[in-house]
Amino acid sequence: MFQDRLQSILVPALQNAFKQAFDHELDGRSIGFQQTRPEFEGDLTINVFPFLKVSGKGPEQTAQTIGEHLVSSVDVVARFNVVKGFLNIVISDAYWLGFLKEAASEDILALPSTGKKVMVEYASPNTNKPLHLGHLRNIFLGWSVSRVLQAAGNVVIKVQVINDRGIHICKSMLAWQKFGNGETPASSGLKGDKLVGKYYVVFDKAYKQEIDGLIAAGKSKDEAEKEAPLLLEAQDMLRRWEANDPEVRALWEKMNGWVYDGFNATYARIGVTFDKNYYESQTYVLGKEDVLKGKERGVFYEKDGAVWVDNTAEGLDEKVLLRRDGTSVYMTQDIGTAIKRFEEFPGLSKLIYTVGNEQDYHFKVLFIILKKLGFAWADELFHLSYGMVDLPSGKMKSREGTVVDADDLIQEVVDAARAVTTELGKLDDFTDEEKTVLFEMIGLAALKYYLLKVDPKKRMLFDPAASIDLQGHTGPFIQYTYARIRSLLRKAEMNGAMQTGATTTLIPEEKAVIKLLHQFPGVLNEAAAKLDPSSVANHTYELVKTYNSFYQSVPVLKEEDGSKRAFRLEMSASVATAVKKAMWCLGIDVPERM
RNA sequence: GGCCCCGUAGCUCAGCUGGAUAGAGCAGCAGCCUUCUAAGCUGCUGGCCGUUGGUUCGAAUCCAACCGGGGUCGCCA
Repeated sequence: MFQDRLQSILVPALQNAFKQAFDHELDGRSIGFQQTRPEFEGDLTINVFPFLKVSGKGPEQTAQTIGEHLVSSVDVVARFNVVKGFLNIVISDAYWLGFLKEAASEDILALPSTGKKVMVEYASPNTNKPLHLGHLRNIFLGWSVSRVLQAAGNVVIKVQVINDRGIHICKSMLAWQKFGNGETPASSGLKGDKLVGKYYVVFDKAYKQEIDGLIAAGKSKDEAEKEAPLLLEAQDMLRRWEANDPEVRALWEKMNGWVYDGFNATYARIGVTFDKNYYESQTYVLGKEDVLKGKERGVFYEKDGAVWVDNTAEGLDEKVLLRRDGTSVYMTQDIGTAIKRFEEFPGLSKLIYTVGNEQDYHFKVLFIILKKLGFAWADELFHLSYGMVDLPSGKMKSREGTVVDADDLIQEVVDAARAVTTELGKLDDFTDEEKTVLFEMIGLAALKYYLLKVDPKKRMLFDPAASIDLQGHTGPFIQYTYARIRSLLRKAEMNGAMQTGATTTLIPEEKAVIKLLHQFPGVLNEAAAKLDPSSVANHTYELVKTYNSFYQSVPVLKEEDGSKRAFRLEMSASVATAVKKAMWCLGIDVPERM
C-alpha cells in the first residue's frame, strides 16, 4: 500500500468511527483505500460496500456517517463527498504542504534500515561467447533489484558466477590452437570476448565439416557427431584440464583472461560492478560431499550406482545428483555453492538468483533439496525468474546467428542518442568530452529503461526501433524532465528567486505532483518486496509526466507572487531529487542539461 | 503427454492483495514555441480485457475447463 503515511492517521480514526457509530471493532487491514478517480473531488476513496453488514444502513448513509466522523476527528481530512457507495476524502492542503517540507529536507526514497544482508547473483556468463541482449536484461534487472533493495534499507552483496570451465571453452581453445596463428586481442584489435567467441564459431564450422565428411563416408549422423576428431580432441583437452595439464591450463588462463577483459569493458560501459565473483572452475567440485552425507542420512538414495533425490511427493520427479561414476552434475555444484555462500557470509538473510525462466524447474528442485538437507535458510532462497527477450523476427538463436550482441546494441543506442541530440542542437557550449558523456548517458538510459519498464517475469519483445526512441515512455524523456528542472533551479539561484514563503493553498496541478511524490516510498517498498523494478520505472514516468503537465501550464520562475514561486521551486526540486534517486535505482544516470 | 508461465487498443506495455465510465506510449489525425529546454503540452480516433462457465452485491483482477503462444521434463550445462 502506498498511502502508509496517511493510513497510519486514518485507520485509527476509522476504527474509532466504527466503534462509535456502529459499535464495531474494525480490522484495520480490511479497509481498502484507493485513489479517487479524477472525475470526482477527493484524494483518497474508501469503498463502503464491505461495511454495509456492520453498519446496517445503506451505502450512502454509511459513507456519510463515516465521513462526518472523519472530518470532525482528524484534521488532515478537510471534507468529503459521497457518490454511491464511495466515500471520497479530501485531504487538507496543510497535510500535503507538510509532506512536501519533509520531502525537501530528506530523501523520501531512502527507507529505514531493515538490518538485513541480501546476496544478489545477477550475471552468470559463459566464457566462450560475448554478452548478448538476453544477458543485458538479466544484468540490468539484477543490478536494479540490488539498488532497489539497497534503497529499501538492505545491505546488498552483488555477485557474478562465471562459467569458465567445461567443454565449451575447450572448443574455443582448441580452435584457436589449431587455426588461430597466435592471434591475440592486441594483434587483431578484437575485444577479448569477441576473439574467443570467434574461435568457438570456428570450431563449430570445422566440426560440422568433419561430420559431413564422416556422413559422406557412410557413418550415421549420430556416429559422426560423436566420433568427429575435433570433438574427441576437445574432450581430451577437457580431461587434460581436469588433470591439471600445465599447457592446457596456461592456454585456458590466457584465453579466459581475454574474455574477462572484454566482459569488464562492457560492464564498465554499462556501469555495473560486482562485490564477488564465483568461478565454476572452483565451485564445480563443491556439493559432492553434501550429497554423500545426505545419502547417509537417508535424504537421498542410490539406484543403479547413482545417487538420486525423490521429489515425487512435491509433485516433481526424481533427479540424479551424482552419476554412476561418482561425478557431479550441475545441480550438485549448485547445492555446494549455495551452502558455501551462507558459510562465507554469516548472517546472510536472503539469496537471490537472477536467472531466466527456462530454469524455473532447476531452481524449484534446488530449493527443495536444500530444504530437505535441513538448512533453515532454504526458505530464503529466491529465483528471480525473468522472461526471455524476443526479436520481431522471433526467438534469438545463437545457431542461426540472430543473437543481438550487447556491445553492438549499446553502440547503436548511443549513436542514436548522438544523432538526435546533435539534431536538436542545444549543446553549442558543450566540450566534445561532455558531449560524449551525455550521449552515453542518454543512449544507455533508453536501453536500460526499455528493458526495465516491463514486468520482469514476462517475456518481452525487443523492438530495435522502439528501444532507441527518446520520446514518450522512455528513459530519455525522464532525463529531459530532470534536466529542465535543474535548469530552472540554476536560474532561480542566480536570480535569488529561491527565498522561502508561506504558501497555504495548492492548485490542482501542484497537488497532482505532490500526491505522486507521496506515493513513491510505498512504490519503492513494494518494488523491494516483489523484487520488481518495473513499478519504480512506471511510477517515475507517471511522476514526470504529471510534472511536465504542471510545468507546461503553470509558471514557476515567472510567477510574480514570491511565496508561490518559492513553493513551486521547492516542489520542483523535490521532484528532481526523487527522479534522480528512482533512476539510480534503475541504474540510470541523469544529466544536468540535455 | 505431465508440470510451469503468458493471452488487455493496429503495435509495445500498465492495471491483477476483486470495486465507480479499463489506462499509457508508439502509430494516425488536429492544435500549442515574441514566455522557465517543443526530447514537451492539449485534444480526437482506437477495447465482447483469448473463449465458456463458476464464486460474489460487484470480476480484466479469484476458481475451473477449453483455445492459442512459450518454457521445461538427460547419469548435458
